[in-house]
Amino acid sequence: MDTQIFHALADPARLRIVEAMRTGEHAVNDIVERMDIHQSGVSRHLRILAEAGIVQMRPDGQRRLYSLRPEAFDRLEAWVQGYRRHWEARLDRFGAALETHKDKKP
Amino acid sequence: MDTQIFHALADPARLRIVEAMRTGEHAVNDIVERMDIHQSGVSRHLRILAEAGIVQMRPDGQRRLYSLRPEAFDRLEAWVQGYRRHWEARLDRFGAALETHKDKKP
DNA sequence: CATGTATATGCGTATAGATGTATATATTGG
DNA sequence: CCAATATATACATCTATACGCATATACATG
Repeated sequence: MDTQIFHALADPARLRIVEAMRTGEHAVNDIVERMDIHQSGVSRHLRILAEAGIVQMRPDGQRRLYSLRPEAFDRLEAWVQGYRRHWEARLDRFGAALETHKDKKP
Repeated sequence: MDTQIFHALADPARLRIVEAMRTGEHAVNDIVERMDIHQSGVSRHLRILAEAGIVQMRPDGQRRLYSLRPEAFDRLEAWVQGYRRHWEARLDRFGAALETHKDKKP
């Protein structure tokens, strides 16, 4: 796993952009209006998100429509699930190992 | 969703530490031996990972045993799945909307 | 072609973050 | 209590990066 996707999502402004794009395609100016940073900053953030594979761009006249790339989220989900599967396997083999992951019961 | 967990995983050294801890608890020096950074750096990285809720610490004599916290991965997985569910809902409603997420077929 | 609109980028600056060194704080054993 | 071991932290430094401003580029329209 590369850190690039985490780095891209680690900036508050970029995460806000990603959350805003849940609803579909957005032009750059649409995003600028929802944020409190300059248009140049939004463009730079979008470039970083694109380089990380999180967004894609489609030209539409003089505008550029950005949208999320599900593949990026698939990769992230697969990575996270690798850890879950690991723990589940351990729990299957050692019931008592629950103590490893839960707070002690009073 | 807060950026803290992404920020914690965005550093290559910290991600290596997390990956190394897949196999269970590790003392600080165990991790230092596997990395090419100084012990002070490892301690700092572990603090950041702990503050992000990714690792927990358990004293064992003069050593501190660190391990991963599955809850952090659960939260991350839930966040990612929020996006997947969103797209799946859209795909259910609009079959043609496949174009939104896949490269155009030749 | 000229003008307006939308987006990207070079530049300077300010701030955050990663690192090593040295030192402080536990904890153990004698 | 003293020495050794394990870990954390203060400090200085170096690098990365986020930001706004100004400007460049691309497209549309008259």
